[in-house]
Amino acid sequence: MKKEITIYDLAEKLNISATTVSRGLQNHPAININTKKKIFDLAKELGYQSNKFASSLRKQKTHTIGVIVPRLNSLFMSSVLSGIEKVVNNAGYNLIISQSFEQEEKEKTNAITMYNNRVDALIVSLSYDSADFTHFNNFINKGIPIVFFDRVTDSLPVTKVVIDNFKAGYDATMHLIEQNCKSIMHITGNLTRNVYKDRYEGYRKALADSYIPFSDDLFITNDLSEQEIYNAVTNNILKRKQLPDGLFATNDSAAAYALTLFKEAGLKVPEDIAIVGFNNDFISKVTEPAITTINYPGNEMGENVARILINHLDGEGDLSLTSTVILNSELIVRGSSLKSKV
Amino acid sequence: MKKEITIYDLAEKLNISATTVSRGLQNHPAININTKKKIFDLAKELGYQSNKFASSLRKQKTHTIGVIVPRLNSLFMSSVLSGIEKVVNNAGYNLIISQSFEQEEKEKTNAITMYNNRVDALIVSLSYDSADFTHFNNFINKGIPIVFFDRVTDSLPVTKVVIDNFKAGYDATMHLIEQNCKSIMHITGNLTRNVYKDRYEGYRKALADSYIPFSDDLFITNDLSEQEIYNAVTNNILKRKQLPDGLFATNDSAAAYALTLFKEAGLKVPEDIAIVGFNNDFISKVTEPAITTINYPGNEMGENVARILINHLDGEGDLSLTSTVILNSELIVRGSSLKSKV
DNA sequence: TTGTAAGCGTTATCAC
DNA sequence: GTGATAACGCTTACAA
Repeated sequence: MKKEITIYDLAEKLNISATTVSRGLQNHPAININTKKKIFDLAKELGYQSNKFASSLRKQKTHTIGVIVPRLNSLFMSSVLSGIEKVVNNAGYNLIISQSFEQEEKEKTNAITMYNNRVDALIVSLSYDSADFTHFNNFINKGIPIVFFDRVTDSLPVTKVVIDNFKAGYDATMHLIEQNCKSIMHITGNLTRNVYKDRYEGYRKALADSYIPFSDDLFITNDLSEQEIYNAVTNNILKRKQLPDGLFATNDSAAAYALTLFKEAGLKVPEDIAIVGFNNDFISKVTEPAITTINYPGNEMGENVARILINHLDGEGDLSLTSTVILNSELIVRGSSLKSKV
Repeated sequence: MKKEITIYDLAEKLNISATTVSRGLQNHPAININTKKKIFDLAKELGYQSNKFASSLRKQKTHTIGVIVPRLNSLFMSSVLSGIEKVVNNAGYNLIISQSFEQEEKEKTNAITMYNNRVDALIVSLSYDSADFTHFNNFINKGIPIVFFDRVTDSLPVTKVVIDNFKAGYDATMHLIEQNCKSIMHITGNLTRNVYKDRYEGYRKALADSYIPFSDDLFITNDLSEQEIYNAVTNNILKRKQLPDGLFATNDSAAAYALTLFKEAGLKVPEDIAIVGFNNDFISKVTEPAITTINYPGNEMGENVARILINHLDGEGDLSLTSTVILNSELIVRGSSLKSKV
């Protein structure tokens, strides 16, 4: 293992001081242009690499951004991450990523790790069951910016990037109503999470506006795993005497899986039951029929989150002024819900 | 912004030296148990956080592992990452993740960034077009372990974790032949990548073993994007006088999309054309018919990669002894290929 | 069992 | 325009 090259090595060879080398490397305006050139040339020649630890230690800044998400293995989340990574990387920051596996406990330890790693900023999408948010207080007290996206909370004074889930839920439900559905189910996640709660409320409002009474029987909430969707469809919905004629599922995987199970049971989609999903994952395009869904641009959301943060860290833009950013989302109508040709 | 607590603060309050505090915090065996307790108690009380930069600077070790993958936004990759994150995190390491966006150039800059970040180890799945691997020499020369997974190369002396793509390709093709397919297409990616090359060779071997001549017309290679698959199916395959009666696609998304396009064109699957995909993504379960595929456990692969690395870093296990790890994969037969009920 | 002192590589401050 | 020096917070010989 060969020894690392430091600014002292460069300084010695050039017969100047380490200070000057440091300044030169950072393009300090007061340094003579020729000196700079000499420094850069030698640095390149010797393969000099700046030591980030020394620099971070000295500057008390890490150029690292922490990300805590519920899970890495969903298409939506990957797209968001992809967007974040792109922007953040271009701005010269690094990303430390961890998953809470949908558990508050893991989220807490992850937050501590991030704090110990002295991240310059934190990006969070909350776990399924997080109800207590004290693990973020460290950051807030120390002035480390946090941005929440998708799964957010109002109980913390931080920037949020979301879509209008209420409107999306309303639109999805209204669309089913317009397709003449009278008995519309809604399958969704934990109602303490804003995304699910808002969609649910949109669903209820659309029913109310259409004078369709809400029924507890038509509303299912679970953890949205493959297993739970299977249970809900096979052991619950399909066992009923009176089947629903519409389903609004809170994500496309659930919608696609339900669609598959319905068809296996001999039901026709959309004739017997019309389906609307959420997210516009690729999966919604390859079922038969293709699934009507809400376009939810994960990549764009990730890029927005990252951009807001970078602007703040680099001193442009004020995070506190833009405390909630709402991105566009819209209904995409496909075969799974189109009973009537309008 | 309140000042950080350091070991000196603890030392002062306890009237001992910083050295003792440092040792105590690390459970050094020579430190008196009561002293230790006092140290830990005070550390907790004051909310002391070890400064990783100072520690890294001093120890020349970062407890950080770098990951470079082609893209983050695929289900397979997310599963791998999820597996890596889980193991690595449990072992107290951090993850820095970056994507090459399938470009050698970006992969090179990512590698440099990782190197500058002084990662303790590197995990890589190669980009679509990487042909030159000199950007990994820094790591190799310095003895920083690298593990490749999925998209690997033989030209570097590093550990590799893969599945037997040749066998998988052979099995997939053989299955189609057994279903009486006579004209079997193969759609895959860049043949310089081991995964695609090996599957391709498995495909050819299965044909050869069955005395079916290979035909260039039945072989398509492209970048596997949605657009390219659309082109291949719509502007090429469907325009032929003589349609193929079998398709082996190198991933499930491509298979699912092709299946959808075939059906739109009025073809029947599997009667007119039988399809086999690859990966066993969730998407393969919700098409109609469901897609026969090769089970490729991303999560397991990620966990294996991470475990090998951690063992090595922690001094157990010798990386050089286990230079290629081959994980199991097997054919999962579903409706998309089942012409005959055997 | 504990302490002293040096050093990891950088950058901020002050001086010239 | 450039340099000397101290400091960031930790670990580790070496000493006691």
